[in-house]
Amino acid sequence: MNESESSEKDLKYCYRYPHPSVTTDCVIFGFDGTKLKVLLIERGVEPFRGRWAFPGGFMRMDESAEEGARRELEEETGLTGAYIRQFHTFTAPHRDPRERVVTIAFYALVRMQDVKGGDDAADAQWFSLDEVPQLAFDHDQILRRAEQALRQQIHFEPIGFELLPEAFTIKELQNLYEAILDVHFDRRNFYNKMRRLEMLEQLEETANPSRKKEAFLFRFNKSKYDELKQKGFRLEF
Amino acid sequence: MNESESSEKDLKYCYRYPHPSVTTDCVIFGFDGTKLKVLLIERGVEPFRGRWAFPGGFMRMDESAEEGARRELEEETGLTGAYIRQFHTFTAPHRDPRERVVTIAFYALVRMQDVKGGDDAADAQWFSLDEVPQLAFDHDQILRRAEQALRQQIHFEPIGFELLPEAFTIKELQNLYEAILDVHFDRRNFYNKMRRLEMLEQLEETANPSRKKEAFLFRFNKSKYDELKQKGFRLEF
DNA sequence: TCAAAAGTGTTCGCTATACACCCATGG
DNA sequence: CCATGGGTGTATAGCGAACACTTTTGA
Repeated sequence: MNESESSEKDLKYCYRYPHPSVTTDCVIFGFDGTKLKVLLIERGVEPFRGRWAFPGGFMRMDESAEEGARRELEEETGLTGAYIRQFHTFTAPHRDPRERVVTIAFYALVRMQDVKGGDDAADAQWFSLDEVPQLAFDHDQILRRAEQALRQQIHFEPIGFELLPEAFTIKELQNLYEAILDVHFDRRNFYNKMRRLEMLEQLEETANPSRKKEAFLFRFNKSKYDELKQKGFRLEF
Repeated sequence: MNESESSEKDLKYCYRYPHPSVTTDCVIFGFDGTKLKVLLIERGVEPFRGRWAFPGGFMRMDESAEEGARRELEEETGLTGAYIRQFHTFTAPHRDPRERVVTIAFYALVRMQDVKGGDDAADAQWFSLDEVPQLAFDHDQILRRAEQALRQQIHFEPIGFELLPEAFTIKELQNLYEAILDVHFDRRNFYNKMRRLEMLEQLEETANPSRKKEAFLFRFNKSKYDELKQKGFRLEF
């Protein structure tokens, strides 16, 4: 992530007081229809060589942190315009052994199907949330914070739909909410609730996710959601 | 806030790449029994000389952002151990006209009564939220974000109690929640809800906030709240 | 024909909401 | 004695949680 600053020439940016490095890291969440996943990068250099970490890099002087995070996201996934959200800035003095680094952390919600490379990329790989290995730096902490922020935000925004494909079954939607909130819903109550909220549009087609009976496909109705929100309405689960 | 870096000597901290300055700002919320307030500082130097701004300053290399924010908070209010929470980091490239500055912003919840100086301090003053003047830098944005973060967080934590004195009337508690959430509750329903939640302890004394009938004083029962939270419980308003 | 998955409905209890009523105090 | 503010109760509607029934399909 960081350049070594040990070579004493070329140190042309000088200040009266010490300045930390500022980086952006991006926790990229995906959903495979059953489990919540994160995209990790295997580090090729020291420190923490061989360990997995979130994609990230230096914030440039002519871009905001969000622009930097979007740049990182595009480099890893090829995606532009994904849902992205700043959730915490990590500042512990020795979180990077080389120098003082402040990391502005974002989480992104993407459709796994849209990510180029994905599983077969050399150094990038999706991990289920319960199978994430020990990470580099303080990225374990970053992940825990990201999960927490996601859990909280889902009470105020229908962010779950960012993770699903255009068309999805109610079952998948329920799996997603259960994965994010780490709870279990009664299947029938979840159906009823969704129908009452009227945020879903039923499509003509049906899906055959496993076998047995075919399930209807739905689409998220954003205009209906916006309309509901206008009238003072909060998403509850 | 920032030192001018124009004098070319004493620039002894050098890097291969440009580094932004990192500061912490602290939005200090207080409550006077009726209205929500913020503590502002009048700037004595350019830029934005004479404008009001949030207290803040450089993050030191040996402290975390939170430690820096606590240091600023203590300098302005004399308080240690207050409730403090990081809510957003502001990174727009030209938000400070002098140089690139990244500001990690916190909000603090304090009891106005405990703040030394307070209104009579030369350059610090409490402002009601609806009477805040145009602020320096992008601090208007920072304030809006702080309010939003406070409104969201109150759904998950009983942070309102941090703003009240040890003993308070239900009326004051209701005023506070109404001020934060910008809604109106029915007085009687609010009473009933509070009684059902059993998070309040009624004290012997009564208060005489204005005139007419005396009101009971209450105290927040944290252990009862923790007990409720253990059993999976969320604060709803 | 049986088991698994999907779609629909029903019941019960709790809580949010909208109110009514009484008590205490000061002008 | 009445206006104001404080404390308590009550009826109703709506939602969440639990659960029953039916249909479709693959083995």
